[in-house]
Formats: sequence, structure tokens, C-alpha cells
Amino acid sequence: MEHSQIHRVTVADQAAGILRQRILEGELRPGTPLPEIPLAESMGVSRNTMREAVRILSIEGLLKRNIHRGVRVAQLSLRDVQEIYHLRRILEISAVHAAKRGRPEVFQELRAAVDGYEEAVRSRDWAKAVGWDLQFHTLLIRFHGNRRLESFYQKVIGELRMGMVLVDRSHDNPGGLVPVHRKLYQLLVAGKLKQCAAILAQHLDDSESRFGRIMAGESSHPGWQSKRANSARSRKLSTRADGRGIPAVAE
Amino acid sequence: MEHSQIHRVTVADQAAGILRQRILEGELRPGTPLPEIPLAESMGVSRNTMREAVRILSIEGLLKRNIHRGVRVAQLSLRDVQEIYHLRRILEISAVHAAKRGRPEVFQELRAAVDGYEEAVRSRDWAKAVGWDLQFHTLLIRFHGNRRLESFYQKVIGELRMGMVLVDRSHDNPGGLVPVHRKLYQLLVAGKLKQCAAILAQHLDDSESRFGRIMAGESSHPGWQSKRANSARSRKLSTRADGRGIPAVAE
DNA sequence: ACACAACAATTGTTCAACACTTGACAACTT
DNA sequence: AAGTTGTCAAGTGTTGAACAATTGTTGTGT
Repeated sequence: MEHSQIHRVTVADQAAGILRQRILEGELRPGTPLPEIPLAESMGVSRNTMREAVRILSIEGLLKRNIHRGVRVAQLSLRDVQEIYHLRRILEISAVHAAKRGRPEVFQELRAAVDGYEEAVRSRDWAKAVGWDLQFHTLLIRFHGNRRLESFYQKVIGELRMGMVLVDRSHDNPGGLVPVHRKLYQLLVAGKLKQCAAILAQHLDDSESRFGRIMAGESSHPGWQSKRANSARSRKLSTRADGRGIPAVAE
Repeated sequence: MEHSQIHRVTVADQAAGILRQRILEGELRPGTPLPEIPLAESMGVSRNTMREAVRILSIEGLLKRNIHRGVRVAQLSLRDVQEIYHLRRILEISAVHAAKRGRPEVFQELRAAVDGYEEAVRSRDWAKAVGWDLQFHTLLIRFHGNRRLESFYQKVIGELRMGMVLVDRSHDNPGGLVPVHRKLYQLLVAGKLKQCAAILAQHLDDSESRFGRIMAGESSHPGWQSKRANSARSRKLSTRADGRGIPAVAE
């Protein structure tokens, strides 16, 4: 999906990928402890390999490592959310201003993201809707044409997404954001970047305040902790990234 | 220096820190291969621990890992340099605009960076000069008050610094940049942010073109490769980060 | 209640082996 | 001679088992 090249990856990378997916999809909720041995066994990898995977995800900010006290799925504080939205404002808005010389393929993908979003909302699939929503914003960053920025932004969006799984969007966000995205897209293709940036800024402010409000209410009682979320699945991982060998977690 | 708390770190983290320092100080030049076993032995840690350290640095972009073909100190391409300066423009300029509500301590540190820079240039200590130069720019980012941005920027500056060790500044940069930094500082404290941003943009452009020119000339013949840069030092690392236990590489 | 010592649980680290890739070189075919 | 195939050594990827170090707890004594 990213590079058309078939490149091998290590088992540790695959394990990290699977764990990442589980976290981002909400199967592993913030605060969940992840003891090494059961975790390694549940994925059919050795403890050392799992440690490498955990190291990767803790650098990404998805896991929090307390020395000699184990690893947990990270929990975003209110400040974290503010930081992330601060970043989004800086990076997305400047990206819009760089859209003048954006390659057409990006516009196509943006269109697909808008459509996908709308479709997901129509079918009440909130998880998928959040996915397309964030995909849209991630695509904006592509206008910068900066690989480092893209990977950094993806990391940040990942953290945000991890925090989002806590909120039940079904009765919160009635999908009213579809028109906003569509409007942003239209202004973008029309080259009205100034106006687009303005609406985007507003959109981000709204999104932050809504998210922040929810967090402020939720954060007092840390009742999100599942005792154990790993049934012993002994599927082994292979070194090849040819699709097979990666036991997809869901979907 | 960051948190006043004395926190323990793992040996893998220490090993990564030492390797990072060696790379950033130019002891390990871009392209240098780093075979696992000798590297681990030279630091007195096990191979697995060293693998974790290597993993850390390759995520930071300082090492490049080729699966089954070993690890090398990363080399920046011209595009990499362009990317990095693009980031610097975005992040530093917007940081200057956020300096209005900057905390006074940051200004103090900026002042110290300018003075340190000047002092280093006076004593012809180019390595230290580069350090203070980059320190100044890193401090600008502090105005954003964003931890994620700071660590990201530090990572990026690290990559740049790694590339900079290749150029012999002694006959290139005659330290003529001291006045620029001082001017930037003065405009900053005077609150003339608009003007400061303009000069900063100019400064970054100059810096990039100078660097790019040097790289374009140098990159054709990859003669930067030391066969082996590790004399067997069997100093063991400890788990405590109390200063002792970390065999400082240089300084 | 408080201090303090033994303890179980878990993480941090090491070690030694084996499996798998890769690049190089030799043997072979045409 | 050029190109193909086979073998081999070196290095990385992965594993499993052990040991060391740290933390929280439990229990004991005062």
C-alpha cells in the first residue's frame, strides 16, 4: 500500500505491527498492562523478539515503559491532546498552503478519503469513519513532500487514535463532519487555500474542544483496564512479509 | 537537565546514548559498518542488548539497517538535507512567532548559546561552535512548548549534525554567523518577531545552500569509511544513570 | 502503628545455540 | 569467454534457558 516493493521485515517488526494494530483498533485499551512472557507466547515469538517489538512501540509513544515495572498501553493526558492538536494546527495548515504545487495523486486520495468517510458514516461504522477522517488529515501532510514529516505525523495521529478509541462516537459525533471535509476538499482543488486554511483551523479547534471535553469527563475514573486480553494463540510468524505469515488481528 | 528526577535507564539505552554520541561527534562517520558482535564486545554488553540499542538509533535515523546485511551509520542524501531544512523553516519560523509568550528562561538559554557560540569561534573550536549553533536553533523550538515537537526536532538536528561532521568547518565557515545569531536574539527580546523571522529564513536558506553545495561536491566519492573504529574496551555498563557507569566517550 | 527482613513476581541481561540470507568464489554448461 | 549453477563462509535473525536486579508484598517483631 505504501511502497510497491516487496520488502522483507523482521519478526520483531511484524510483532510490533500486530500490537500496533490491536492498540489502534481499541482491542488493547490505554492502561492495559502487557506482561512480556504471556504477550510473547500469545504471538508465538520469543521474549527477546517481543522486547524489540515493545521497544519500537514505546518509542512511537503507543506504549509506556516503567523500568522494572512493566509496560502498559499509553494513556493520553489532557496536555498530550493539547500538544497533538497544536501540532496538527501547525503542520496541517502549512500543508494546505503548500497545496498549490501538490501532485494530482494526492488530490485523488483525498477525494477517496472524503467518499470513504461519507460511506462509513452512512453505514454507521464509526471505527472506519474515524479511520477515514484521520486518513484525510494525514493526506494533507503529503503536500509538504517531506518523508520525515509524514512519518512523524503518522506517529502523532496514531497516538491520537489510541486515545479516541475510548470515546464512543456513536452518540457523540453524528457524522456531521462529512460536509466539513467535503468543503475542505473543494476549496483545495479550487485553489482557495487561504479560505481552506481558515476552515481547517476552525475544524481543528472544534475537534480539540470536543475531544478535550470528553477526556476531562472520562479521565477521573481510570476504569479502562482489562485484566488480560490475550488468549493463547500459537500462530507463528515468518520472516517474509508476503501477506501470509502475518496473522491479521481483525478485519 | 530535563527532569530533575534521577531516573534509571536500561543498559540498552546507555549503549544507544554512547553510540549516538560517537556518531554525533564524528568518531563514527557516515557509511561506517557496525557489525553486531564486535560492537557489543567493544562496549561490554551482550549482543541482544546491543541489538536493542541499534534498534533505537535506527529509529532515530542515525543508523541504517539492511536486513541480513548489517547496520551502517546513515548517510544523508541531498534530498535528506533539503527535507531537514524544509522542516527547520517550518518549525523554527513558527516558533519565533510563538515567542511572544515565551518563558524568560528560554531567553536566558538563548543568550548563553549565542555567547557560547562566539566564545567557541574565538578559540577556533569548530566542533563546539557547531554544537552551540545547533543548540541555539533547538532552543527556538522551545517557544512552541511542545514536548513531541522538541524531541522530534532534536532527532532531526541530530541527523543534520551527523552529516555536518563530514565538512571541515575550519576553512569553510569563518564564524561569520555569530552576528546573525546575535541579531536574531536581539530582535527576539525586542519583540520584533516579524523581522526576526525574516532574518531567520534568510539564515536558513544560506545555511542550506552552503551545506548543499559542500555535499554535492563531496558525495561523489564515498571515501568516508573507516575499517574499524572500535578498540576493545571492556568497560561494563551499569543499570544506574548516576553519572558513573557511563564511560564517557570523549570531552 | 511502624520499621524491617524475607519473599514472590516480573523485568533486565547474558549466553549459547540454531536457522536463514547474502555475497563471493568455484565448478560447470553452452 | 560469458553466463549459470552450486557450495561455502560470514553475519544477521531468532530462540530458549538461565541468572541478576528491582519492586511490591507479606509477615514478623517491637
